[in-house]
Amino acid sequence: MKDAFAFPMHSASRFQRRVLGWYQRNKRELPWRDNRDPYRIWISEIMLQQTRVKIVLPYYRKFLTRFPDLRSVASAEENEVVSCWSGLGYYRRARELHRAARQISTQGGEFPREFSRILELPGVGRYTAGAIASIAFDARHPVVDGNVRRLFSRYFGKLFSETVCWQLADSLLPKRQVGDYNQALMEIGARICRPKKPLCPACPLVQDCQTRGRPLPGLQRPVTPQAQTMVLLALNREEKFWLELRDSSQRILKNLWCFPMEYGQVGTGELRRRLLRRFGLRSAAQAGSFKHSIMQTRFHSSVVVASFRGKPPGKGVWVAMENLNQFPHSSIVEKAFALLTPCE
DNA sequence: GAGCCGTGGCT
DNA sequence: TAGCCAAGGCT
Repeated sequence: MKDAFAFPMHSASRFQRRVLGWYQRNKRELPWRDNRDPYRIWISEIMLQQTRVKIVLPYYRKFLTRFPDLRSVASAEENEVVSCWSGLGYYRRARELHRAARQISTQGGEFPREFSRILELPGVGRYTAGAIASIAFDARHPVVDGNVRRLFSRYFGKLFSETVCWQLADSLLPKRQVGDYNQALMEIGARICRPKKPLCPACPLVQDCQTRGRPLPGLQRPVTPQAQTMVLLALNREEKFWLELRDSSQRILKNLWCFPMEYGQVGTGELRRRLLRRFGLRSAAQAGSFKHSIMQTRFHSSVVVASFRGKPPGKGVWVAMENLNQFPHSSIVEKAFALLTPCE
């Protein structure tokens, strides 16, 4: 069975030539492709985990302006790093990035060059280590991400296990230009061999592709969306609003600042009553509502506002809109704040 | 190994 | 419009 993935040399090199040729003609200009600074490539790879290039770009620029090098991240507080990440999602990435920066700085401050040492960094798995090693240091390591897995599956007309994908990627790896080749494979996957309606006529690999646009059963992952209700309470005191730090026992948005919040599979009225009880309030005004999805849950969120005097129970701070960026928060908070500010 | 963690552009 | 799904890693 193993032999099924040992390619004749000529077809492997043809595959590589086509991939690299396409890349040469079509590669996008991206800020992390300006040079081979491992720090810049590392940041890009962490941000790009489960996140599209288009979304990452503004965050990447902002992050590099605020934290231009490894040392600036290591010397910053975790909160500053996570604040800069607010809105990007998967906030653990930011915390682990900060931990990794400190880890590197205690080990001399030089970004590790060895694959195995890169792999030891928090938040860096096999994919990310391979990406950094190959792109920044031209080390001969493959990458397998969602794009590569989909491209391989279609190209060979078969759904491969994770393990086989890595073997495949390894056996197809060129001797040189490994970083370009890895990026090329992913970019072809993202832009040509995309999940739906692949652009086969534009694909450099279509000639030997086993499916050529024909659907491959089982390629899509099953999802079971679920709807829930959410209510956010905006306590108001002198142009400021009360934000709580969600503790680490929370399921979602842990260690982030948020309006007092209740959610579940119950009605808005019940959630609102719970919130009012918590703060000893008799009533609150409806400020508006919005939709927000976290993972496979669609939240129908409404915001209620009430003025408050004195100190609310629990741990929190009064925050003015213009200081929100000092507190790591989800985009839920942004959406809620937008409802509280009269538009002009 | 499966479940879990955010978000919003795209179709 | 609304669902789909992304340059994964950790537990």
